[in-house]
Amino acid sequence: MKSSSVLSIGELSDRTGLSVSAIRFYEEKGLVHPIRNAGGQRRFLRSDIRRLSFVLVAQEFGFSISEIADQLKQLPEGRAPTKADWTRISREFRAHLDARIEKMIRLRDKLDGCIGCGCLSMKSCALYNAGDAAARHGRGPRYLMGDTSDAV
Amino acid sequence: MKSSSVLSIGELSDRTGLSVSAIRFYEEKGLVHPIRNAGGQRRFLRSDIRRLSFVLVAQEFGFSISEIADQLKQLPEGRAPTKADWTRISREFRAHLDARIEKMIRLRDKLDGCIGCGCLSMKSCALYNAGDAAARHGRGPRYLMGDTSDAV
DNA sequence: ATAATTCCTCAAGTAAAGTTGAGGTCAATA
DNA sequence: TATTGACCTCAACTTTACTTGAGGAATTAT
Repeated sequence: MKSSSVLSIGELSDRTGLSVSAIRFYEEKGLVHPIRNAGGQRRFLRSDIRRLSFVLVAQEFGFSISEIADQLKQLPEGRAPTKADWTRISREFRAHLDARIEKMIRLRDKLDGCIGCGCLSMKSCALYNAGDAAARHGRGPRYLMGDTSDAV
Repeated sequence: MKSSSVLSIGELSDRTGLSVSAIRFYEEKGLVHPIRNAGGQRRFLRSDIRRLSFVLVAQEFGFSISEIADQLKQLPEGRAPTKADWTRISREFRAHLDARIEKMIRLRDKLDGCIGCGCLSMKSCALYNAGDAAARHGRGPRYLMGDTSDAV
């Protein structure tokens, strides 16, 4: 527990709130690159606290680990990211988030129409095509509207 | 391919766009309850088309299979759901969706503040607490703000 | 009647994001 | 110095939502 310029994995765990196993997993996925001391134990830079915090925030924004790894590859390794770095990345976050919000709002609008009609009939209900067809490539109803014989 | 009042699994697959294996999987999860013919093959009611379509829509709204199974348990088995059924369920959908949208909009607001400041410093950045702390119980930064020695 | 489909079950595989455990080593402390 | 606590690797397990494959039976089409 001596507080030197580098951190053990346990110290990093305490500082980030991540479990030790999660940090090892993130190393495996290329999110952090600790060095090893003489005894083979991981030693992290203090800047890795910020790096892992970035991971947590990015996950909150809906990015996968591999997407986050790609974003981190564009960030400096041992020093703080520049304002330009952050501007670029935050724009990506914003676009990602906007798209998700818009999709959900479209869905909500269709649902509102459908609460009113209460049909659920498959004949014309907007909900049965509500999703972004392109967003779920390969799955979902192909021609649900073909169900012409159903009462209600 | 004779068009009788019941459907084979392949016919149901054609009508819903779901794969045959997915329909079997959904049966296993309790979403549909086909009967068997003399030869042991599954026979579905025509109303199961609507039932499975409901599953697809509910997934679009972010419900898990087991949550959908719970909702379907409250629906009539061989006949069409009533308007009251649909009203109750669509309110649940709406609440679920509203919560997700609100969470993302809060996140977006914080991001906007953060694009302006460009700090990423951990000292005061709103993003590092942006998520619904209660929504990710058991994970996430516990006291990231303790990182007091970092430049930038 | 026979071939071609479709269907059956059951086991295993896939991806994501980690966790858990076994067996053993390193480091800080009394 | 001895011991406790932190760390190491590697393999296997967890969950969700399915898919894939093997080996075989039922149905449909010719």
